[in-house]
Amino acid sequence: MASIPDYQQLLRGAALRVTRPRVAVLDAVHAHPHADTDSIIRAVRRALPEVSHQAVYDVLRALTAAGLVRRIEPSGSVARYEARVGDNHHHVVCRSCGRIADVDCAVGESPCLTPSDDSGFAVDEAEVTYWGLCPECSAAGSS
Amino acid sequence: MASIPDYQQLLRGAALRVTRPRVAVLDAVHAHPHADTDSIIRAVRRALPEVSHQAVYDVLRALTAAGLVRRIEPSGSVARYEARVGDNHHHVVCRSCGRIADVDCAVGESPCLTPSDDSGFAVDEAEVTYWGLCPECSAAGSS
DNA sequence: CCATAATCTTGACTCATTCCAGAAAACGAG
DNA sequence: CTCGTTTTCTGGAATGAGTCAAGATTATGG
Repeated sequence: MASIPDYQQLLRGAALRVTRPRVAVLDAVHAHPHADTDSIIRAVRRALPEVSHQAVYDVLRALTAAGLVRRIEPSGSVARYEARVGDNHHHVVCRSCGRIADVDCAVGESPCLTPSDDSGFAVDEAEVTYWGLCPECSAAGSS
Repeated sequence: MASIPDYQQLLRGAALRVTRPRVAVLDAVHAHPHADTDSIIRAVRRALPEVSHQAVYDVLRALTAAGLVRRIEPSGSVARYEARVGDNHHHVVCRSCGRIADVDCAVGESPCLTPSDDSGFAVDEAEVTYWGLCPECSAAGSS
């Protein structure tokens, strides 16, 4: 787990002002991978009870734009955030409980896949979402 | 383009009652691939001015459950529907204008990819979304 | 043609996210 | 260290896709 000074470094390195809400959000995202915005708001308020939800939304947008966090949005779910960035890894999502786990990129660096026919698009990223059942739901369902 | 009787066949084949809203929605989805719900509602009302939005939502859910249409939800977009089903093809999405194009499955049959480490999940589908710029936005941006 | 169960209409409601205006805080210059 | 500028945060209202619920309609088997 990174320390406060580390988060300050991260923020400065991205040319972002260092504020308490930003440090707290960074910390929350690092501590709770794949958490949705509401969970992050609650986690942040444990350290900073007065933050507004708007501040958290703003901070998450700024951090995402700066590449310090990554936003993921599996179908049927609200936006979620994770601190693992820069490696273009993918996700497995449980159809039953919504749980998400990381999956390393199957091939290599981003984009790790090239479309067979790109219709003229200039593709720069391939995002893969695997769907299935997590171990728990799998066990519960087959019983 | 399929005809009305064809849609009735499709519906009956899926054990769904044949109703005017259902036929109209099927027709709209076939005519406008990747359309969002609102566009579909407007298209349906050209044929059936009185349909409620709720009916369209219900029908889309029923058709999706029956496998007659496929629902896609690229991040940052509302739900969209397409009539091309059963071949697990993928999509390229334009980062700038949101346009979507189909991409044939790169490898073979579904699931066309196997995660390197599935964390114990029973994976049954791999959904790939390519991100980039469509020809138009690409040209506009580089000028 | 009837009965029954599925489907549709209407209209209220939820909830994630965004918009807005003013207050507060960060940070570079002096 | 202090000030001024600019960004960020607070508080609260608003937006909009999608859902819920109750009663009216309609498709379909007999």
